[in-house]
Amino acid sequence: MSKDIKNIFHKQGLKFTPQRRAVLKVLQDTQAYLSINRIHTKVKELLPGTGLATVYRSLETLVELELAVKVHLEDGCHSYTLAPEGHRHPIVCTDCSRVIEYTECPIQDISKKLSKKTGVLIKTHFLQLFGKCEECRN
Amino acid sequence: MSKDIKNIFHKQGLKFTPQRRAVLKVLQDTQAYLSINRIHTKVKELLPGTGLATVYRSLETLVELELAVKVHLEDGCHSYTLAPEGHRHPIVCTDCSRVIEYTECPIQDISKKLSKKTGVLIKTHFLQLFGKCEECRN
DNA sequence: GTTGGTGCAAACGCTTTGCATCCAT
DNA sequence: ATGGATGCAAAGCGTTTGCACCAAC
Repeated sequence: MSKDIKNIFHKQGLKFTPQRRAVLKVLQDTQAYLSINRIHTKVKELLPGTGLATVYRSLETLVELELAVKVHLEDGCHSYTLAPEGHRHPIVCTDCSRVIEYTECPIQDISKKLSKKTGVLIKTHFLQLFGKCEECRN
Repeated sequence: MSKDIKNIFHKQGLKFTPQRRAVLKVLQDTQAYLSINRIHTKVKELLPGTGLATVYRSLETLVELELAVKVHLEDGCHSYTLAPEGHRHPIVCTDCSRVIEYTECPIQDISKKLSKKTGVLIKTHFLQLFGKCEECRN
């Protein structure tokens, strides 16, 4: 499993460094979108001394390798999370930032209809849902 | 019509200045999402000497008055467009940045079902569609 | 006349880059 | 051993802010 990921790096001529490993582990251990600074803080717990620039560069690499995705949250901050498998949409809890991935895509069903109606050939879409998760609802 | 908009400003104790008028006119005259810089360029054509900071401040005001909306395009740039009437979703042409507003919301139909399935009480959502419009398709 | 708005420049915060050093391969 | 990766500090860029002046009301 970790071997597989190692290979993904090596196939691209990239090194599987402790820093990149730490960034990936932080994303894997969290069910939420994390800002760069929160990622940096958590990475430093695993690997003290890691620089902020390295976190930026590691995240960029992870996105290129399609191991992570970058998104814009409502407030405009850039955040990252593990790349979902297949086509999914995130449901973000507005209180705790937890993310629940939603796999049934309602857009695919309607995109042909939409193309006919609007004249635009729909190619991609960006859908995020926001709400309160069970724990935060009380 | 321009009177109505003037009143929206005055009700909030805000002035309807030439600069704000110009920013609004630029948005009204364009069927696309515009970056701050493009807005600034176009505003200066109407009103030379207008500062960039004023464009920022005007756009912020227009968003507060719900006359404009701010969005993130795919590349992460902040862009603005006239506020749509009611609940709509934009379909952005990836070639020419033209925007077609789509009024039927497919999310509302499924949000109750979604809440039951995921345990998250869906409150808002963000949906943007991307594709090629008729003119850019050839 | 009063009060909010503008223009300019400086400040700010997030992100990227240059470079010497380091280390995974 | 060697080329990619890191850490640091400086630079870059979009955005915000402070302040004196100006203009809408």
